[in-house]
Amino acid sequence: MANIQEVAKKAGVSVATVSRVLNNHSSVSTRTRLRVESAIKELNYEPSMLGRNLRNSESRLLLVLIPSIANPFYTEIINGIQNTAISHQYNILLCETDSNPKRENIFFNMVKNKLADGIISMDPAVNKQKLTELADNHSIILCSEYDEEGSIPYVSIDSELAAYHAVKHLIQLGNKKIALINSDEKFLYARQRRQGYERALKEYSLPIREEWIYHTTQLDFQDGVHAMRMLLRLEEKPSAVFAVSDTLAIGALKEIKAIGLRVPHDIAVVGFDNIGFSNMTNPSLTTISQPMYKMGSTAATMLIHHIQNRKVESTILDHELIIRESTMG
Amino acid sequence: MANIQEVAKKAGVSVATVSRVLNNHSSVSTRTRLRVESAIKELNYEPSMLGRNLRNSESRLLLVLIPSIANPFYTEIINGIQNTAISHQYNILLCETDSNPKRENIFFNMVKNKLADGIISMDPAVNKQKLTELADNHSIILCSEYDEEGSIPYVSIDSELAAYHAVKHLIQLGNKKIALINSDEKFLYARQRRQGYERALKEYSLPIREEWIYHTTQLDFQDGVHAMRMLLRLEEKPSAVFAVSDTLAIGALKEIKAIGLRVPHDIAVVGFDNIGFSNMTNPSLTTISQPMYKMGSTAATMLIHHIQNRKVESTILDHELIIRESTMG
DNA sequence: TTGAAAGCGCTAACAT
DNA sequence: ATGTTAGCGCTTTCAA
Repeated sequence: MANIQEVAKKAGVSVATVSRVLNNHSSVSTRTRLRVESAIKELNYEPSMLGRNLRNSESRLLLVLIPSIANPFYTEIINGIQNTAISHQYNILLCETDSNPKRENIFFNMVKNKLADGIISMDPAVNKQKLTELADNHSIILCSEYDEEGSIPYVSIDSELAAYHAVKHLIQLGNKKIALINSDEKFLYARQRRQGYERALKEYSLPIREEWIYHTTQLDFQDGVHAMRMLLRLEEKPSAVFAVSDTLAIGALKEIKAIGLRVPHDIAVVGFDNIGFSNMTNPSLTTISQPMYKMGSTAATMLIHHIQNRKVESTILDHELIIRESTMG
Repeated sequence: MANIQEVAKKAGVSVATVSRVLNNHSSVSTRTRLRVESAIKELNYEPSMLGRNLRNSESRLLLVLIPSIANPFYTEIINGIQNTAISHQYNILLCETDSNPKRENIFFNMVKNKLADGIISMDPAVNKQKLTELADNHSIILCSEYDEEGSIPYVSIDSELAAYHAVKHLIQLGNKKIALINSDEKFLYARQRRQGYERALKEYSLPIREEWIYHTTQLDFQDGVHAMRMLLRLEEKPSAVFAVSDTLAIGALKEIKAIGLRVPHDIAVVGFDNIGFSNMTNPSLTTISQPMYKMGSTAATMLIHHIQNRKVESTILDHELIIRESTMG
């Protein structure tokens, strides 16, 4: 790869002039500009981002941290981030952390080292302390999962209210024995969704029974299958299930079928996220729809504003209950 | 962020010595090393990748190009890439191209500019010419989709044979009217899978009917739904369907159910990829399993070898037919 | 064992 | 309108 020196030499100008042409400075004469441009073409020259970044302390690269690309929930969010970033001449790089602190650290370093200009974190298991430290001097936005007391700006939904709506829907259909398939309550969203679940039950004077609350370690289909299997082994079986993720709900659906029960006739199921697949299951899945695209584009806008030292405010977006066959057969 | 100068000053040594400590040179005395190390700790110093890369022409970053993260097919491949990369002290960055040449170009530039050390491309729509040019001076590996005549090393499966196996399975179950839901035949894998489909039909003297071959533009569930709808409107309906992607097959399943037919009783369905979902559908999906993890880890190993100027050879891995309820109810 | 200094590719302040 | 040059943070050669 040719460098700026060679271009300058070939065009018979200084490197400064080449740089000016590269950056569209108005002070270059047309004649010179043309000469430089043709030299660039001839040498097939492309400026080095490395040199440029080192000089400018800017990379126009944004990092997006996700725990795992296996969860389709992130797909549409990333779409929103990507389109917004591109419209502002930024590019995004997806970083799968597997919720592994070591791996996270590498991406944090990329920002510290000016290899990227900012981070949108969607990893609920992210090391909050390290992230907060980093946020002191760098641009960080949390998306979906956030920290209530923390100082880092976020965009999310009202998980408590959404869960309340989901469970209320089940109650209004006549269900009195409603189970919860939750994930680990070390995550804020899990705690909030449980609160919403409990609020709805209390409001209708239904008992909260610990045995009807199952915690999974992950969000894979298999975790849903297993959770449902456990719930169905109880002496007093629930007549409805609210799962905090569509992937879990789909696993639950599978297991209910597997032992010969019918959805929603025997057991009604509500999920959370409205992933694409939730409409492909049989029966199709009632679920809470998060405004994923909007969440992504909002997060990206916030991050870019933050990089530009503009003020950003945390945002809570609206959710929606999507009623399908798994509750209204 | 402190830089190497400040560390040198604080430790009372030269920047060269700090650099030596950073890079574990043996020529530093223990006394000095300790002094430098404590200065590093005190200042919370971390070396700048930018400066280092500029000097070393190495980033230890690998780019993975995928058309869209929405297709779960890539999930397990990426897992394989990631684990292998990490075990060699490389990190990967996922780049979603949306099969958009402009976006691709940005990632190509990252490699040209030494911001990344190599690329694994899984985008079937990638600009082959540009990629081949880039491969002249840089490390590129193709994964899954490849170029038969091209010079770029690849890892893939034998799509023609896999499709042949899938269709043969349907024939052996007694099906005589077998439809194909294919994607755009500008992609090599689509052409190969069609060839396998035709070979199986010919072998059993079954007619190849153009109206039973449907081409989709994308690989979303909805494309499968639509394809199936079209096939079911034919006067002479197929009794079995082979879809070249599980996402398409799952959409087809949905549509077959929607008009009240049963799988596999009325119509049998075979997919391709063995994505996680394929075991969660009702009925579960018979499909061709690609060794996705292995494919990913092989691609990563090949890329790293290429970066190290070792010889790499293209590889074809084995597939497997996974028989489930959608053909053996 | 350590230090001084050049240089990776670029931009911008200053000079002309 | 254009050129000269310092310097971004680091590694490595050469010298001591």
